[in-house]
This record gives sequence, C-alpha cells and structure tokens, in this order.
Amino acid sequence: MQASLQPTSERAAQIGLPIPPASSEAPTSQPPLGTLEDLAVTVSLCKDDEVYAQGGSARYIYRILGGCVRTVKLMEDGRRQVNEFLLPGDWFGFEALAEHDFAAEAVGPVLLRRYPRRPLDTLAARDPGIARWLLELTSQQLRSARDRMVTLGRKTASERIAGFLLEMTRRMPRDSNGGVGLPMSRGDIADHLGLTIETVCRCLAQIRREGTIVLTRANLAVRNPAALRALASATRH
Amino acid sequence: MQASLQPTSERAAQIGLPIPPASSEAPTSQPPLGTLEDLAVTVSLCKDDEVYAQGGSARYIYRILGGCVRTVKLMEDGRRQVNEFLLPGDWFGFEALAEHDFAAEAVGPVLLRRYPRRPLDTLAARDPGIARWLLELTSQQLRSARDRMVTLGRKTASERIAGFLLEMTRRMPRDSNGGVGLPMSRGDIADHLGLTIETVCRCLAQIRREGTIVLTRANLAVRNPAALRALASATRH
DNA sequence: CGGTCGGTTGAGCTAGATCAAATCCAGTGG
DNA sequence: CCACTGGATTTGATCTAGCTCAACCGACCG
Repeated sequence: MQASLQPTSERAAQIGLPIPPASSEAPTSQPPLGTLEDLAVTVSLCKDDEVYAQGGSARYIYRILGGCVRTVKLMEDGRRQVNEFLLPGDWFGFEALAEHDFAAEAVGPVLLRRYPRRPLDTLAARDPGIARWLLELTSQQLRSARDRMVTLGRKTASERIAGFLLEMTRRMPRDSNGGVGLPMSRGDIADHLGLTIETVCRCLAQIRREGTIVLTRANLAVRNPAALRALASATRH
Repeated sequence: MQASLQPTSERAAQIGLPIPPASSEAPTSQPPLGTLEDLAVTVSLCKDDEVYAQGGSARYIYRILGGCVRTVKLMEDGRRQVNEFLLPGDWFGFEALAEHDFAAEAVGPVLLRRYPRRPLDTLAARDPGIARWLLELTSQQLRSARDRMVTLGRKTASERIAGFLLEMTRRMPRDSNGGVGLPMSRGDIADHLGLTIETVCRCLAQIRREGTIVLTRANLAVRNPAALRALASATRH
C-alpha cells in the first residue's frame, strides 16, 4: 500500500489508465480555485494503492481525473464496508475534520489531482464562494449517504443490485455499444451493498436471465431500463 | 401531522415536556448567531408531529431545546428508515440543498428553536465563522452517517443493539439512578437499525438476561459497560 | 372494567449467508 | 501460438440469523 503518492504525472500512460471521460453526472460547480491550482500536483496510482488511510490526518483534498476510487471502512475482523465509489470529476477527502474516518483506495489504475487542505481552508475563510462550495459538496455526500442508509437498512438484495446498476449507468460514460464499464470487482460491489459476493452474482445472473441486462465480467448494458427501475423500487407484496 | 408549528413557547409545560438538560455530547461549537437569534421562534410539538416533510422545501434550521426528534425516510410500501435521533442541543435541517431528503418528526413532546434559512445563508456568505460552523455540522452528520453505514451493512443484530445502547448512554443525560431514558419506541429503534421490532426485543432480552443491562420499557441502566462494548464490536468467530 | 396500544415471547419460515466445487479468463512463460 | 497458473466469477447445496405470523401481557385510559 501507500506505494506511489509521489507526483508522477506521466505514469498514467505507462499503467494503461482507462481513458477518463468526465463523469456524465452533473458536474459539481467548478470552484474558483485559482491560486490553489498552483499548489496542486497530479498523482497516479495502481490498483489497490491507498490514497489515504483510515485514521490518517486529512492534509489534502482530491479530484479524480481518471479511474475509480473507493472509500472503505474496515472492522478489526475483516468485515468491510465500501462507502462509495468515486468517479472522474468527483472530489473527495474534504470532510473538514482532522482525521479521515474512511480509507480511500484505487479500484484500478487511477489518476488524480491533489490539493493541500491548509491553504484551501484559509482560502475558504476569505472567500464565501469556496466555503459555500465545500458545504455543497459535503451536503451532497450526506444526501447520498442517507439514501444508501435506506438501501442498507431496508432493501432486498435484488433491489440493492438493481439500484446500483441504475446508479452506475447514470454516472458512467456510455461506450460505443451503449454499455458501461464496471471498474469494480464483485467483492467491492458486495461490500458496498452489504451483501456477499455470491448473492451479488446470483442477483446479477437472475436479472440477466430475465433479459433486463447484458453483462460480461466488467461491462454492463441495460436492455430494459423500465424493468430495472421496477426492480429497484419494488413494492413488496 | 403538521399540527403545531405556530410559535407557542408556553406549551412546553402544558404538554409535560420531559425536562431537557443539554445533551452530554460535546456541544457543537456555539455559533455567533447574534442578529439571527432575533428572527428565531420557539416551537412546541406533540408526539409524532412533523417538523418538516420529506421533499418539503428547506426554509428553516432548528435546534432542539427539549425532547427527541427523528429523521425518517419512507418507502412507498411503508418500509421505513430512521436516519438519526436528535437530542437537546442538536441542530438539524441545515443540509443546504433546496429540499429536505428526510422528514423530521417529534418522537415525543418536543420543544425547539427555529431559525430562518435565508438570512442565515446571507450571514454565512459574509461571516466565514458561520460558514465554517455549518460545514462542521454537516461534516459531523456525514461522519456519523458513514459509521451507521457499517452498522447497517455489516453488523449483526446484537452488535447493532449494543452499539445503539452505548450511543444512547453517551448522548443522554444520566438520571439519579444512573440510568438514561430512552425516548423512542422499539419500532423506532428497529427502523433505525434495520431490524424488526421482534428482533430488537429479543436482543434486548438477551442482553438483559446476561445481566449486562437493566431495562424497563423506557429506561436503561448499563451494569457492565465492558461487556456491552465487547458485544458492540464482537470479533466474529 | 373493557379496550387499546406498546412490548414480549413462541414457533416456524426464508432470504441471504456459508461452504464447496467448478469455470472462466488474463497474464506468463515456453 | 499455446499450455499453464492463479485469481475472479459463477453455480450448487446446505445452514441460519433474523423475519413473519400469532398469541399473550401489562400499563394506561376513558
């Protein structure tokens, strides 16, 4: 872990970073970081490298240029919760408290831009626009965390999977065949949704059998979005 | 619902509001709200009154003076997720986006202070201290939401219950007998922890049988905190 | 005193976990 | 180019934590 936090902006090509078109998500309002941009460096990571550790002090914030990052919380006995998957264009690490409560790890090869927190904080103390932007980012995270709360607390396995697939088709860029790449493993998905790998596989297989999706190891195409949406918010009984 | 959002500061006594000593939680840094305090009103609510509805526009922020408020998300078929319980001293409703993503309801009789958002926002745009305070509140919410994510995604029923009891003893004021009052029903607890009422009861009964806690309908005393802590972070197998 | 509404307890049932065994590739070395 | 190897994925068989359904209990209330 912690292998390559050295700025190595050229490594992207070396490690075969998947071309990173911006997330199709509504781009979070670009902040006027001006002077801060000069203090930023570009960092490239390999699969499973740690961006920062759980409990580490929060010295930087990050923006993803390419690839996918997961935030992870680990229990002592190895149970794992993947809080979120971060995609190109997404910012993270700005939670404003002293220590990171989650670790952040590269799901695959990742390229990201790293900004120091200290000058950002002083900037935010002067510029209400920056402060507002930070608040908005945090609020959005909070909102999506709360949505996931319902997922984890009250939804069935297939509802979780269907919802996840919908989220991915929404956030990932469409490729030439109308499909999207799933950068994360089944295990990552399982730990994100509070399920086991096997249950994830079985639900995916089920949805595929019904003809709702076409799925290879890492590529997803939705054939019947309506059916998928119905699955995601199934009214029970 | 929506019964009594009229400012009725005298009703507290009428409805027998449980004396509201401040939460023993580290009080979130008191903001210099100065001028805003003049625009605030005190509101009193009865059990199950709605403070605001899911999807309602976010016009106010609130501080609890006494009682307990729950934030709730409801699925169409009635499945319910209680996001958090808010206690005296806690602020809520400041998520900064236009609409509330959760409803907020009084768990029992509640007294709260209501501040209009618009002037707060303009205040925050001028005063970095206010902005910083809002960001900190939101970040704390985000942090606790993320902790609950692990609970909901990966913990067993008894771990959830034990963790919840510990949280309550931490946040609630101790009464003369060393116990704390639990303002919420078993159903609320169940919907908070992603369990059923029956499972909540059975786990509580189990922990009580072991002598770790003494529990009546609405009052909890922890006899063996170490045992409870062990339960909450049990290393599986 | 009967009714209602939380809470508790018992008896199965089942969604999803666990355990185990293929299968499928992607990358490696020949 | 092809066989080989190891990890990821898939599928099958079984088990179980927690859910569901149902009965009962006790406090409070009119």
